Amino acid sequence: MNERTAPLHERIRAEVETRILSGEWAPGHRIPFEHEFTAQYACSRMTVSKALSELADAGLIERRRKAGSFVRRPQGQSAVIEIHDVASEVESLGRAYRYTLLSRRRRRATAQDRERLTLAPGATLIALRCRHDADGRPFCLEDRLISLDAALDAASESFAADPPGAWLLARIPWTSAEHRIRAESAGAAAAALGLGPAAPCLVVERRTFAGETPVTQVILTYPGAAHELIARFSPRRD
Amino acid sequence: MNERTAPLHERIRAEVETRILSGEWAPGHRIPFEHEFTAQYACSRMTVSKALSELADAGLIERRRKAGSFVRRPQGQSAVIEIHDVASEVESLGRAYRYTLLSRRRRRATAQDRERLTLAPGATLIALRCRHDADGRPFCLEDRLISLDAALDAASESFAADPPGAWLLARIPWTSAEHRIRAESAGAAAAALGLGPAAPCLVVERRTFAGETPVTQVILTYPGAAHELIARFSPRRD
DNA sequence: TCGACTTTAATGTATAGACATAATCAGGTC
DNA sequence: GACCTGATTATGTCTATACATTAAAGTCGA
Repeated sequence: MNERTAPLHERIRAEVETRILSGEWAPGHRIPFEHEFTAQYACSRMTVSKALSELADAGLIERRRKAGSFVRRPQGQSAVIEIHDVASEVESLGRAYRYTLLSRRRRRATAQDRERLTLAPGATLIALRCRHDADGRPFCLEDRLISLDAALDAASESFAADPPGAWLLARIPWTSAEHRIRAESAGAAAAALGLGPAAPCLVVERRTFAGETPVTQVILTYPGAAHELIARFSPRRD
Repeated sequence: MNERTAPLHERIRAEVETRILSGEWAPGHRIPFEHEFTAQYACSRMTVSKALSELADAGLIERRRKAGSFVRRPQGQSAVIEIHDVASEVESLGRAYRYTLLSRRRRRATAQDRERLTLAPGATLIALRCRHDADGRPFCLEDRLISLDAALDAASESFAADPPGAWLLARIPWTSAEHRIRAESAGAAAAALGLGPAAPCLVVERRTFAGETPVTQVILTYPGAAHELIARFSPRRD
């Protein structure tokens, strides 16, 4: 922004970046050597090195000893998609949030449950079904399994007033999760969402693990017209 | 890996990271000051500073002048979703890929185009419509705009044989993109995809930028039954 | 011509010191 | 209490220098 007060390494980085993004320095092009920049900007090599290292971290250039630094050709894409819990999602849209527990059952895992959560036979779990409303209209239907092996406290929690997502997130440490995102007809969820059975829905399925141990699996069904997942991303360095 | 040959700043970074990820230094915890690390590792402040700056860039810690450096709390969940180009997506499913160009037009940006790609009035662009088939059946419908300001070479490219996604990716450097993922009825895309007009579709809309300059916008429509986006992720702070 | 060796040039890591910047803290004043 | 003020101090930036590492380029001999 302010070219006068910005740190020098930042200015160098920005100017090189501009040349690359404008196409002036095309992929494969060898950009000037560090010592050429030190002459141009009348600064030390450390400062230039910092600027170029930042560009290398960002994946815009590749640095090769003895050979120089080269503009990288854009590589594969990968996106960072932010998935907040439903309550804050609704509130950040400036709409009134309401939570309703539709059913809560404790049971031994059925074969179908075990497939959904990769559980051992005989494990016990809590199965929840609840609805999230925005401004009094259905926003999302949640269908969740919680493994009692991983989250024992869930057995004594009614989940009548507060949604299970935030409760789990705050209590159970987890290390990895897997998402599947797809489009489906409302089908069986139609009634609960106030839709026709053919209405398109965005379905987000998430399995969460603590190490190797499955913790919870949730299927979130959003009316297609009402919801969009937004992801921002930049090229990834390898 | 090799603790004996790894650079010192790298070792410091790794050891601090381990303490944070193991929970030994919980979110909010103030990690030692730089001068304490310099004493512990018997190295200069620049080296410690480099290690901690890397952690700050990665979002694991937050550095505050005068106050010190603090472990950040995980902000929200964010998933890394890998979005390959359609051809390799189909091939990695072990299915035969085929590409068909349905239409190609060069025109001045209409009001609607400008909204899709945040273009200046009067800009020229290429509008493409094409279909990707897997095993002879429609897999995805692609509707793309390419700004000629950002990708001049696109004017002389027919895109008759090869899909524009990979072509652009290999040629035009980009710094950020924005995705919107939603469910829609097939509607106008029904005929091209061989579906009924009410069939649910997964729609991925992507806008790609080089700095502030819009490069391309693409709307990919997948038959809901045929496609799923998969994302794996770990807790991230940011 | 081909391989093995040496030179050389560019980046990578690190140091010790300097000054800038900004946020906190302790006083003092109204 | 609320509001300035200045001292303190950790981080931010930068310099000048040194040596390590590595891979391209040159050299030489079989």
